[in-house]
Amino acid sequence: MLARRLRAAGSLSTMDEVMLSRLHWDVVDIPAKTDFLKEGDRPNRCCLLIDGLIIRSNFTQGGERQIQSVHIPGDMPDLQSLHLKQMDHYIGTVSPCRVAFISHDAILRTLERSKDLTARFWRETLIDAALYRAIIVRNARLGSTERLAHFICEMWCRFDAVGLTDASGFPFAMTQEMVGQVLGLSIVSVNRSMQLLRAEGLVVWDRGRIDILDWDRLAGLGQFDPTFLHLDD
Amino acid sequence: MLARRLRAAGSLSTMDEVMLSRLHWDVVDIPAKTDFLKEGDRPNRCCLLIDGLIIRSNFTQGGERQIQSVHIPGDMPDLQSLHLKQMDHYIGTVSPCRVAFISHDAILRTLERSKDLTARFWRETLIDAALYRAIIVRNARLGSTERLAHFICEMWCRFDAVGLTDASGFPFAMTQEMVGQVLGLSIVSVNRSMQLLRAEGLVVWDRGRIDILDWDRLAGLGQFDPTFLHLDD
DNA sequence: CGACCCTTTGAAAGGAATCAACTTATGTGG
DNA sequence: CCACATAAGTTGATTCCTTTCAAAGGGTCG
Repeated sequence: MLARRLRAAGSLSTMDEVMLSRLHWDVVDIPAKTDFLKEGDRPNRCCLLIDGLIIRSNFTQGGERQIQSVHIPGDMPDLQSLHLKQMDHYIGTVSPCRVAFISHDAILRTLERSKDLTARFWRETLIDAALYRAIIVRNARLGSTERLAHFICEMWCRFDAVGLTDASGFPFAMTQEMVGQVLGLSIVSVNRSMQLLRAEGLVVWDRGRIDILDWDRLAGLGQFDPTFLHLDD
Repeated sequence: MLARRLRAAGSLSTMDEVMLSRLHWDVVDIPAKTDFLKEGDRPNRCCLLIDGLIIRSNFTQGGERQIQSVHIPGDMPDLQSLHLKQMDHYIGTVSPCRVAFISHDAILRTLERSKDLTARFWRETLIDAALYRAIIVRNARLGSTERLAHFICEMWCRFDAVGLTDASGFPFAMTQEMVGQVLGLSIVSVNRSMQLLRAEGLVVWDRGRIDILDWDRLAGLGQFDPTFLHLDD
């Protein structure tokens, strides 16, 4: 899973493949809606999401949650903890998740022996940052329906990049309330925007699954340009 | 300048200091309001800001600018280009800037010889990402005046961390319109929020200089917690 | 002095939030 | 298998904050 993801930036050397395959992973199942990393924590390991959805979020003093990123299988949502010791946010599951943990020490020992692997792990964190930048623009400058369209396009592309889409759709376990916490919108706005997209024949979102009916118009509406995903440079 | 910044995460070894001091920098002056890196560019060098203010921004299809980050002396605003080949945003000056360029090759050759320096450069990009995350929460969940207060607190802390503050304030060359492009607000809202902060006796912003009169109340209003800056882990 | 840029002000319009139901799924136990 | 409880989605009415529009001050610099 990890090797497949890292190969998105070009093939790995045989030695790097071997080193990755020898890493000791601790596979754990985590129930839905569980924050397993909290603000202030100082973890000594990272996780690789194998199955499920994970969100990164923070709270205002009033207790409102803002989701900063949504992670899909193949992502390492807390890779930044390798060099930023203290967590400044929460990491939690949306749906029941299978997660593989690996110690910081093991990663660091492996990276010491391959500058190419170091570059690829570093690059993964840089792509995370590119997604944040796109989110800042989307949430500040697009209207509610455009934001939702953009978000759905992003999710499609990322699911597609790891082979988790079928002909027209992908599984998507978030609620409308959570999507509101991603986009900085109320649940009512998300609902109405979704109805617009549905009425226009662009998207169907039903029972944990999104199907895209008209990619071109959806991407046009959301001003979606996949460059920021850096799926291939 | 760079060494000072990197030392924020602990002292450097003598060998690392020597390697840094031997890097060849190309020092250039860039006039105000100039985007010297554009979306789609594939730069082969990075820059270190020595003096002035630099912004990272993107545009909607309607031509509205959203500023994603503000960079102050000591920052390397385009360090991500080391491993993300294609620019997905613009980098430009606010005020006249002095910038030192260094080739990717030179950085990579240096980092190959020091895993500690690699970690510190990597960490710089991770802190950038932490700032983006804080911006996502701030711009989505805080009201206009709170956003402005939070932004001013962030700027103060970062200027202070590189020794560019005096007793109560720091130089700040942005216009209200630009701050609006940072916070996702209209210039009118920025102006009115600023008047509120001024009337409350929290901040004075006049002629390219910000002075903070009441840090505690300002930070309280902006729900500002400097943890996300990772100034010391 | 005048042009230009930036700040400030007032009034009106608009989009999203909020509030408060109601409806539809999902799930549990009797 | 149905009764009930709970979670998620839907709807309408109202309120509020921010934007937009338009114009007037204020500084700075050639």
